[in-house]
Amino acid sequence: MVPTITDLQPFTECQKKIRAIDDTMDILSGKWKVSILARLCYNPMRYSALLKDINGISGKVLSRELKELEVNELIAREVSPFRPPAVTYRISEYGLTLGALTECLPAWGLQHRERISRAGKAKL
Amino acid sequence: MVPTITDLQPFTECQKKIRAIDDTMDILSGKWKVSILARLCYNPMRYSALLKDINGISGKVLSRELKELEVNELIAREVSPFRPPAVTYRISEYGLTLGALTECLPAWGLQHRERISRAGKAKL
DNA sequence: CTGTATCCAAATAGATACTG
DNA sequence: CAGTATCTATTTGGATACAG
Repeated sequence: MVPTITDLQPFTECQKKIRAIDDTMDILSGKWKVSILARLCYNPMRYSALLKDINGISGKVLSRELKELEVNELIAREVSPFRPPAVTYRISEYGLTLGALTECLPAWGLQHRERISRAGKAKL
Repeated sequence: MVPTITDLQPFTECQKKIRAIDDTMDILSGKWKVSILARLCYNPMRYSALLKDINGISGKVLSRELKELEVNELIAREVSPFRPPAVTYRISEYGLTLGALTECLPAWGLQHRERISRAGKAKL
């Protein structure tokens, strides 16, 4: 059911929800963050591997987004002390709490892609 | 458990997931889209109400994001034929299928805000 | 290998004025 | 009221070179 004007719910509840959504989106803001997280959910990756794997990202942007994810403790950065240096990024325990998101985002995307291809209406 | 290098899963599964995530993020890309959708989940709103309610958005950006959401059939636009014109935006049936997302985004944001305030580590 | 610094190009956003 | 057009300011991104 699509809500009507009369379905209006308490303002404060909506406001709290909006703020919480903004909090989440702030942390995930950046074109590639969710994509990086999803990859790291599968397995740890080196900087160079991410750079090669993520189509279209530049080194500058990759290192910035990785740093932001690390500051928020969603991923962990591990440096090997040998030469040449090897840096591995892996999802953190806390990053795994985003699991519900990294499940429902692709779930919706899949059904949307099917819907589009059935309808042939929009470009994807 | 944080995965280790040895937990590597089949490449194709990961790739499919990444693509599906990108599909979803493409449609939700734009600083305010999720916020707009969440509001409309509560009740339909007029253009001017959204403009006043969403802190920091400009008219140009609002109308563009609304148009993109409409093209993807996530919201519906309703024009009253009277003067002065009144345009109401409401969530569509299809937009409601994003419900899982508009639930888990704020859920994570809430617990994150609590975590931050406990730790006092990062700024929110 | 893993970044950072610099420079420049492109995309995005805000303000204002204006139209139907 | 609900936008659009235009201009300008700011942000963002890529490429290259270079450092540790």
